[in-house]
Amino acid sequence: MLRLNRLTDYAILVLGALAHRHGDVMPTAQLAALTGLNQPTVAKVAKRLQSAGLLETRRGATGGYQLLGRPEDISLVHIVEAVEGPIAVNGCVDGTQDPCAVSNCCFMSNHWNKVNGALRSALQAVSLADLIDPADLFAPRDTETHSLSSPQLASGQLASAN
Amino acid sequence: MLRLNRLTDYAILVLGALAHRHGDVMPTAQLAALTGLNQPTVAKVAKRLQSAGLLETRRGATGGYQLLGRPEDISLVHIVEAVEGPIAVNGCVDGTQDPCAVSNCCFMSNHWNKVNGALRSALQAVSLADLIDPADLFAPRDTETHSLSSPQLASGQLASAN
DNA sequence: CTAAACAGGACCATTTTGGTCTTGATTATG
DNA sequence: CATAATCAAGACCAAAATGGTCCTGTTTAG
Repeated sequence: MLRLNRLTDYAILVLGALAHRHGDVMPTAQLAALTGLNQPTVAKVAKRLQSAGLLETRRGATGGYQLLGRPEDISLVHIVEAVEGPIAVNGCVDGTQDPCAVSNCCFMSNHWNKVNGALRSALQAVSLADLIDPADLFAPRDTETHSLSSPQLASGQLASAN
Repeated sequence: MLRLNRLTDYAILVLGALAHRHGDVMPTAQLAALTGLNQPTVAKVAKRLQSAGLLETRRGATGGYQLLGRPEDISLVHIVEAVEGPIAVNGCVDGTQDPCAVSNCCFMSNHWNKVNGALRSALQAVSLADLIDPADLFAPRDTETHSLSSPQLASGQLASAN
């Protein structure tokens, strides 16, 4: 149904947690606690974000992940492609793996490229900073009067998560 | 990976075959022959297109399907939504089934609606006529009589079809 | 009446996705 | 140096989605 993966939602939560305390190195256990995800799931997502260059990693004791770049500079395209791979609505789009059998001469491919490009720019127009705008989301729990009391439910499809 | 269903590709083929001889009532068997798809698959796709109002149906002997409306007026959004249901990149988008657990107060939902809307307009901008008419693709060239000579290879992911 | 055709599902195999686990390498700290 | 904490890499399995087929009706032209 043209849906994003659930892992992409998780990635946004993880990035949001890291962005909230920018510069901090956080281990996956801490990220799991902040996001409400399980630690192995956080690890899986963080690894993909790291190999895409969105996170920096430090191994060993006191290691963890750290946000690389400012939230305003990280667009949804980066996140989606980091987690899900190249964006391609079908095999007719240039540069996809498992391409259309006749992609080199497929007479629809320029239209699919157009559709795909429009989708990419739509994702490009939204930054991580936009998404996590209510910055007090990951604030300490003691001030519970406002804000969402369950940050792990902040993103898309977490109703049935874990 | 944010992909369209393969059935959507099939739908484009079926619609293309019907558009090619506009006004004709074609049974699924004939459509199957024209598109290279199997007859049950054509039937499945055609039924969805019919309930979405893109096709007209006539039952009984000499029955079949008929294109409803001009190819220029049928946009990709219609086709995709007919086959795959409402477009929703995730559960935070308004009007999706299986909605985000906190969709009514999800602070990201307006951003997701924006992304979703951009995607929809990208699909809206492409019509069936665009997709099945190679003329504009090879616009500078002389006007050959373009028929869908190999329609079963015209769309995206048919390399491994059937 | 009969044959051709759609209607509306049910059904199952395959693929994709989500989530967990295991083993090994790295590093701060005492 | 020993230890514990941490990431790296990938295997693995369960659940869900998808693709494709089939079955039992109903409709209709001839």
